[in-house]
Amino acid sequence: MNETARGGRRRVTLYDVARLAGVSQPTASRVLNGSDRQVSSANRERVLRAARELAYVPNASAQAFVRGSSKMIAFVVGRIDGTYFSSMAAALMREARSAGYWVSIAVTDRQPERELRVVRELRAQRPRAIVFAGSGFIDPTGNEVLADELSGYERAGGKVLLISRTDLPFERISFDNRAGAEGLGQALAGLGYQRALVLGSETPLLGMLHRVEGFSDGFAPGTVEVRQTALSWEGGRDVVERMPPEQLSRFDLVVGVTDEMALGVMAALRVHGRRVPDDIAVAGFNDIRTLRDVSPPLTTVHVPLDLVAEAVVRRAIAGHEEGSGPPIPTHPVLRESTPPHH
Amino acid sequence: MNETARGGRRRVTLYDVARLAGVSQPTASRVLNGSDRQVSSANRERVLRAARELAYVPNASAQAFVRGSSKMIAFVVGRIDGTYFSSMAAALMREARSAGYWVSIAVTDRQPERELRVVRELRAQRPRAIVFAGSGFIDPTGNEVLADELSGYERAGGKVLLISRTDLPFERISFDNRAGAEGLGQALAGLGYQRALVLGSETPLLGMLHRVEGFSDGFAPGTVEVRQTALSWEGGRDVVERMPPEQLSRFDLVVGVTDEMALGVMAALRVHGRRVPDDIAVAGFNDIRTLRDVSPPLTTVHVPLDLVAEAVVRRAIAGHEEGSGPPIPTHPVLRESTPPHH
DNA sequence: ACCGATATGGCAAACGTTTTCCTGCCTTAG
DNA sequence: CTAAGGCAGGAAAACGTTTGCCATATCGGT
Repeated sequence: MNETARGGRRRVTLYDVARLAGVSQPTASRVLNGSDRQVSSANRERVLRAARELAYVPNASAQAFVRGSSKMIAFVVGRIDGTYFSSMAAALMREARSAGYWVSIAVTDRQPERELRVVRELRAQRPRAIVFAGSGFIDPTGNEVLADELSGYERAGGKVLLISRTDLPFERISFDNRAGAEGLGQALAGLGYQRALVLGSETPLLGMLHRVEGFSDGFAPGTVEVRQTALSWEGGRDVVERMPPEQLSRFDLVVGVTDEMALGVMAALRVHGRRVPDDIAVAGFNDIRTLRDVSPPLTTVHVPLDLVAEAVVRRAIAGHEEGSGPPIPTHPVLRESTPPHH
Repeated sequence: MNETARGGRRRVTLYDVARLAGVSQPTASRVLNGSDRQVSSANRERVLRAARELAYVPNASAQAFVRGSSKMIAFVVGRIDGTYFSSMAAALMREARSAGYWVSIAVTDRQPERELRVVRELRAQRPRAIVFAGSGFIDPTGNEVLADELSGYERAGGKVLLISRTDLPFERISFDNRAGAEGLGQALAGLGYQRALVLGSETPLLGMLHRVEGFSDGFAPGTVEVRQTALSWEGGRDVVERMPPEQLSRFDLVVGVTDEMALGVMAALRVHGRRVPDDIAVAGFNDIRTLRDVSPPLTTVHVPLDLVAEAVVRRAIAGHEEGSGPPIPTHPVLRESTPPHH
């Protein structure tokens, strides 16, 4: 703060444009932003010419200020450097842009207090919507404060959206985790696999639970063994590393509830001298883009991020009530990490 | 536009806080933001209490409006879903946050006209700085218009920064590409490699050129063969796929000027039935995080993104002139894709 | 006591845009 | 020819905050 100094000549304002065009400020405003009021083509032309001549740049701060809401959609995320969330962010930005909005990304590092602070700061910006993505926390006390803050935001006219997060009482956009996982289970059973090890999430997240259940149902009820572990590359690796070899040999297939876990599994198997898929097959969930750099290509369940982004933007812009709508469909993608078996 | 409607009660403003605290608006303002003016501790206390009681959220739009500049740093990037840029963005956001700023990411899809539009829209937001990352374009006409737009922005008090981009006449933050590549070349020569194929960038980017030159110098002047190709996974793959097997056999090492190219090379080699590193070694440049999922782990040159981010934020905030400063050092990281040879 | 300096508080203006309402004009139907 | 209605333009208020400036109170030194 202090001296705002930071030199520079006076900026070109709407008033300058209007004066040069020989019209009033409101008229210039109506031409240069998408107002619903009409302006005669003669005046319109003059305003546009004047704006071009003066290289007028509208002051978005002033616009947001007077309109009481910005063209911004806030995207709150645990991390941005993972492929999954950055792909989601990319899709969201694309979609938002085509609707005249823009996306601001906020990173919480998965720390509850950071999450709260981030929301407080975001509220100050009056975004059109605040969108949360990714697994939430378990500590209920922190969530209550957060929920209060978000309720305040909604009362002030904002919209809160949750993507695959279920620990807050707001409108959700969900994937059909169960159906996708079930399809994967059926497909792999059809390929001849019989003894599957499924790696679930040790933090109790509904979506991950559905993936485990769906897979079990599709594969063959009762024939899968489930281990809970961390929802990360390391989580997948650890399960394999800590498992006695003879126990591991009982399985012909390991399924991670996320691709990252499956990649960790593959890395650990490699260390243990097991070949994928000859000795044991591996599958994941999400279909993140990085997969193309792993060998063999990983079987997984595709989540159509474009559809997710589209739903987010539509609901963010829509009038208040829309309900939580149908889940986004997902579908299995079979690749070389799970060839036909037996 | 149109009706702003979107229900909601009247918002709590600074005026409400001041009234409840029994002080004037300026006093409340001086307490609640970091002004340099002093406020008596009694009044300070009352204002803070009132703000808490009313759950006051400052209106960032209004602040940005009246201050004439926001706390935002704009980060303009070709794509965000690649690991390299998303890691850079993550580091930048971390650093900016600790300085009280926040980062807005804009994606251009590497299309010149999009780049121009993005800059126009960004100018409207009056960010403190606009930071470009990544390879620029070659078409000089598009660049002239862009440079004009950016000059206008700087004249209005903003700051333009370029990260590893050299096609615009603004302050740069550069890596010491040459030294890092030279170190890699020396190290690999020391491991016993003798015939290297280097994949450079077919688009003429200074940084990439330095990497090629640096590697050549370090490895052994005159003994490397260079191919130009696209700066992407596909670019790396294509070179290997299109090369006759007997020609490929002449090399004991392939070096990509980015990690993504190296990964493409590895994928193609695998398809051709060549084992890495037994038949041929591979190395890259950048040390992106995805590398841990590839096998064997890739030798590369580490670029300290934290230092980059720190430099960006420092210069973004700093008063006007700072000059382009010394390049950020990089250093080779030897991994299993390049074991000792012979 | 007096003067200057320093600390603190408040008034009022300013920032650039949108929006409400009013006015005058033009069209059209009767 | 007139009344009603629509259309385009403009004056002025409003948005919430910061800041320049002035007023007052306090303090320290002579």
